[in-house]
Amino acid sequence: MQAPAAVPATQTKLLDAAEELMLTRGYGATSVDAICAAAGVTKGSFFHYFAQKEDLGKVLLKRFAERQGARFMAAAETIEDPLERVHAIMDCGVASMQAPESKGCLVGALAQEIWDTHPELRELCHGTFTQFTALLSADLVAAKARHCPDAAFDAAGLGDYFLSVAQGSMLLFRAGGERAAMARNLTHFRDYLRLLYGR
Amino acid sequence: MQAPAAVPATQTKLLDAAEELMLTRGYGATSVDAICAAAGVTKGSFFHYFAQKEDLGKVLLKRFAERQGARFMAAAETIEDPLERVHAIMDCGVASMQAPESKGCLVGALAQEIWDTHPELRELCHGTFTQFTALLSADLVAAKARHCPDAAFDAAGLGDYFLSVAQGSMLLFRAGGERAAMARNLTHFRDYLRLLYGR
DNA sequence: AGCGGCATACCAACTGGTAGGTATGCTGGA
DNA sequence: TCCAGCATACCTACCAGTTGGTATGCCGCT
Repeated sequence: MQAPAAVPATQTKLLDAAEELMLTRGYGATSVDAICAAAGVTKGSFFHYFAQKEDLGKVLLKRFAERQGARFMAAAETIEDPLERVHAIMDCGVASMQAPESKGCLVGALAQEIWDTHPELRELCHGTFTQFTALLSADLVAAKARHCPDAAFDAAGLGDYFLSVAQGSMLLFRAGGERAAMARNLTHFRDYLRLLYGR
Repeated sequence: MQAPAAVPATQTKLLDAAEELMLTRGYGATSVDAICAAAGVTKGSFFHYFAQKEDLGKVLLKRFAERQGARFMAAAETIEDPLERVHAIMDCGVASMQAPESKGCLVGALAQEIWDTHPELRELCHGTFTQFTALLSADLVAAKARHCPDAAFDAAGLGDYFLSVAQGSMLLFRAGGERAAMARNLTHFRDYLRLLYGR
């Protein structure tokens, strides 16, 4: 008994190679030839699985979003309190981005570069962001209703706010190479939550 | 009497065209031909002023950083209180990025794309970021000493934190097209400062 | 069991076009 | 006369994408 519609090994190799390359060099600077060379596969194979380079981008972004989403869900599902769930998701995100073998977030890395030239990829990035912030915001709003219903702050906007901090931190990391900044920024964000929610 | 070493008009046209194009399409996707066409100039002129495309990038990044830096200084110089100065600089930055004709921050837009492929450009981006956060952090530390010397929070890290929020907000804006998110995020940041500094 | 037919998976070589960059020519002012 | 400022024409490398092909596995038919 196999999983239905198993992904062929060659396709996986292409996706893995492309993910690695695009996270460091970006979309445009990652040529199809380079992807094939890194995957140990010829160009014919590439275009057997993907009609255009952009299709590879779409599949890659979807795969990345699904994997990351699954990680978040796994981190949150056992926790009942919404505020604690947010912290767990943040922990999970920070951990997966801070591991030395991790190269950061593909969605953020590509979004800036392709937003004007590849509208369909942009839409995928946007959708991933929206899904993630919606997940966070729902919990943040629920947490407000539970812990401090009378406080006056924009709980729904905190999801976007967190994502901005995270993506901005990774951008600065790429420019400067200092990994610790992300953790410091996250500490500030956590302090803010603590102040808003009264712990 | 002219300003000494006046920048030739053709070079300025090239820089302006390149800035506009690179802010929307990125560095790699902006070809020298496209820059020349937008500037109404031929390729010969381009390589008369810039030995390589990367040189154009360097000059462009420096020009952008100097202009933006001058704006910040102008916004802050009349204000004495360090915390108010920080708010003035934030106002200035947000205003210059949010104007409808503005296309965002060139440094942030390029940093992600070229950090691995063009180390010299990366270094310029990094330097600009460092200068900016140092400017902010100095005031934030001074403000802490003045307004709440006994509070226990990482004032020096707030400069980086703000820059992350700003750059992250612009990244999300590019992915989603929603300009209002930046203002909402900045409001959250200001609320955080208010809570930390007790106004 | 064995065979024809056909889709899948993959490959090497090539094409048209465009990229960054160069060599050289023209032209007007000091 | 000479040189900065700019233009024309061109070179080479590399890009995404195509072509035409082979090897392999599966499925139904006899």
